[in-house]
Amino acid sequence: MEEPTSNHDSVTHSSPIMLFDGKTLVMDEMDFFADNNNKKNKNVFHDDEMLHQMELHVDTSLDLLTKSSPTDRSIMGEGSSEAKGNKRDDKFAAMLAELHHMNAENQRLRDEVDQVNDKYHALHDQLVKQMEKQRKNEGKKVDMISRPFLDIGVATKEENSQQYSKGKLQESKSTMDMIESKKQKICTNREVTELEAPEKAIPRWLSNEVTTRSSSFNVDEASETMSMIKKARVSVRARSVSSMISDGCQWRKYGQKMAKGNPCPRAYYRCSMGTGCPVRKQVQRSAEDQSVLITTYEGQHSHVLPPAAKAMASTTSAAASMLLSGSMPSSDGLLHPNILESATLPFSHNLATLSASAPFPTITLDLTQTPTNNNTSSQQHPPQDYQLSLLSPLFAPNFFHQTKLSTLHASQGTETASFADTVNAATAAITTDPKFSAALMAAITSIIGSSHPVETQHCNNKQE
DNA sequence: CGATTTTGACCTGCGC
DNA sequence: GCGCAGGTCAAAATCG
Repeated sequence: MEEPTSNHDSVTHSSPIMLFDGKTLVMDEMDFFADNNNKKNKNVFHDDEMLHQMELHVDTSLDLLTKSSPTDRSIMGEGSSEAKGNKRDDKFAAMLAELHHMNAENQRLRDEVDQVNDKYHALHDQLVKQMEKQRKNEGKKVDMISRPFLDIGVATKEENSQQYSKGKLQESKSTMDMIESKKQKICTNREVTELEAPEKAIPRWLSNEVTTRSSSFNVDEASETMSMIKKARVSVRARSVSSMISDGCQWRKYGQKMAKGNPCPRAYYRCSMGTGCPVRKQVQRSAEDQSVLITTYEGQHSHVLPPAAKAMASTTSAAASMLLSGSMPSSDGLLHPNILESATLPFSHNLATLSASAPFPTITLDLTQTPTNNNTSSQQHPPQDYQLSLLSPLFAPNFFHQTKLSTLHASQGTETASFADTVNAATAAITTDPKFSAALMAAITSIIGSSHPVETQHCNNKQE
């Protein structure tokens, strides 16, 4: 998100001819310091204050569309009436004021985005740490089964209070409290649901052996989870004419394949920024719309990332972590009907989808649609993929497992549809968190901005 | 000349 | 077991 530098500069330098108190002023060095100009303007530009004063009186409007009118010629020529000059001055002063206001607003928004990003990263770090901590501490407890699938807030409420009282994450606390309250709601009804279908807790991609394990969580499972995090994928759909979106990382192509059902080849890249970095990505154009570039990231970087890459990396990493955080063997992975209370909440569709048919959990961030267009998502994705409109990736593995189970247990046939509804409802509960959405959107925006054809020259990607 | 891309061969998992 | 498709490897080609 590179900001344009000084608007004054860009405006001023792009206007070779300007009006100064109604007089023509050619903006080059000769005119700038010429004696007659000084006489006309009765100003001596010796310091910044004077320069600023001059700026306030220079009409930088190009007025490109009405240049040839006789009236304007007269203005550009011998000078205009005092009324017209004052009018222009007022107009320009108003525009300048608006410009300053917009700059201030822009700066404020940038600060807010930075703050949200910082909080998001801090929250994510805490989440990972707390997950590890709690799993080690409670590894032997059978009651780990009582952990709800919505395990974003792994820390207890007391822990949250302690952490957030430090003042760094006060805004996040409300979010966590919201999640916590949802957790408790789910917990109260969880037992019944689990009795109905205990095996639903285990997503397919956590391997079938997991289903035979006890609900307790041990170190082996933690390591397995970490390996799954590495395998979790985050896919980004974005419109781009370039062959790759710019994510700030350096990639080395190691393969290309023609995928079935898609005339466009799929390219395979490895991160070449760090030696032995396990991160890989696949780039392929959509078969339905070849202007859409689908980039799938896998793994976590093992090296320091440049600032330009942090947004993407943190987003994909967080998505992958969250993907797994809701699918631990110890978590029941169940979606209780209570969460349907949130089913009508907005902003639950289109921003992200999740392909449950993939061998590994894959969350898709769809940047090709507007957030309000709720119906196109399902149209764009093959229905057989069971792609759900999700921002949170937590639920799809469970959904897939459910769909699989539904084929195994015919008596549960009606559950699939209701489960899909439940998934969407749960998604709505998560996606209405404006802070996570803001952080996600900040990262996504940076990606979109950098993927613009004009800016691809700044891209570090060395593909093609 | 080192880094990167290309591309055919090979490996692996999955469904039949 | 066989075939298919996805993913990876590695030697050759290309690039800067």
